[in-house]
Amino acid sequence: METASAIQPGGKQRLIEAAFRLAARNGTSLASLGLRELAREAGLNHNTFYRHFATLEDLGHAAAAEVAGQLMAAIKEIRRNAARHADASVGVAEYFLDWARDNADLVTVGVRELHSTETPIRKAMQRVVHEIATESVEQIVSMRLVPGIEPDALLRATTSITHYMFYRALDYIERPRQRRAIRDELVNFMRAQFLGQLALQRTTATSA
Amino acid sequence: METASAIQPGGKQRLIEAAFRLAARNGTSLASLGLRELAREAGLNHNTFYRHFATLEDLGHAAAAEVAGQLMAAIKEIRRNAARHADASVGVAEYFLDWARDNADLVTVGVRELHSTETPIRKAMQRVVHEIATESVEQIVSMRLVPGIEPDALLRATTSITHYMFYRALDYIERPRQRRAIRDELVNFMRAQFLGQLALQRTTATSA
DNA sequence: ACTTAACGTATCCACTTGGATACTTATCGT
DNA sequence: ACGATAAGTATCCAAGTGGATACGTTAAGT
Repeated sequence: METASAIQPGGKQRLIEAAFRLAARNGTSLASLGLRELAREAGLNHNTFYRHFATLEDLGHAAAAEVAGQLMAAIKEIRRNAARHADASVGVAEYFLDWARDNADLVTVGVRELHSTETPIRKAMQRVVHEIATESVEQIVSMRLVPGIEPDALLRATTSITHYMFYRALDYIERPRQRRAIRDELVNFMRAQFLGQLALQRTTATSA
Repeated sequence: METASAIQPGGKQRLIEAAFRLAARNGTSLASLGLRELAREAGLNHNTFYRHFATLEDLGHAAAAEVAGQLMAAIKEIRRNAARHADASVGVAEYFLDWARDNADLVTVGVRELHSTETPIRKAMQRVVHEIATESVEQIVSMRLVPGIEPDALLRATTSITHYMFYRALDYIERPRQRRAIRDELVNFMRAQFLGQLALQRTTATSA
């Protein structure tokens, strides 16, 4: 089984990957993919689908697990790399956007489903966003990257930033010529969020 | 013809509205709607579609015009109302979110398509976001709502805010119980953006 | 070598689809 | 009243769909 995966992914993985490719390319959700369309894209007979999944929603759950798994692993890696960067915001922005570019289908589908109906991928993405935001709070606090900011203000900032990162990742994937500008704008946004929440905190403190 | 519209919308309008309903409900894009599905939802024979549109993309263009027209009209109204508000940010947030709630299908589809492939609605939404952002700059400058901020920093803020407003509108539509919290969070985001860009501007000024 | 399980393919079928074409209805203009 | 036009319905057809069922292939275990 491990040997087979090294040579050619199994039917199940091929179907999952085909689903991402189709959904990304067509701007549709996984739930509206056709069985035969999917099988054609995976290079399989359409009945093979039922060897691995009972329903399209089943496939959605597998895809959601894929999204969450890959994203969380990437974020860990990005955090490690960015911690060695002179400016953490710039480091995170660069590594994240480059990773998104290299995993375009998965990111594209994940971000699109973030605004969809209650699909498995949407739920997975919501959890991912929340987890990234809260772990970012812990990292920023432990490294004293934004001195003086309170945890709830910080969480508001990291949540907005996480969401915005995914949104900008779509543009980064689509517009090769504007990548530098998109990255710079993302860094600007991140800084504005921290400074803005800090300023709001001070305003609230002086009026209380 | 005018009499007919007053009593029951014509076939064309019924098809457009049906398209929004289906896309919003199913989390799909207009481009992937089925002809008969659409006709059923509109209460018409499926061939009636061809009386009004040559292709589904044609319908997409009509829908895009609808989105842009209604959104821009609503924004004008919201600006008038909010200008009479003690705090403009709170006023804009309230009026906008309530309008979104009352036009849920159109907003839902519009925001979803903002992250889609190059569909007519996506293009229309991108123009709407840009227009709202630039007009907000003009209004804020003329009313001196954020004294001292430079126009390019202000545009960055209004662009982020406009996008975030649409994103939060989806949650506002979906989660009646959390509406108060969502509105407050949106207001917080708006203020943080202005203050953050102002702070960044000062930082850049002192380091130059 | 034989058996079993997992995976993949082929065939069939009832149903649905998009689009062509013919027909019907309602409205408007002369 | 009549004719033209716009809008809507009905019928037909070829192609495609999802799912049931049978068959084929491969790998692993005894």
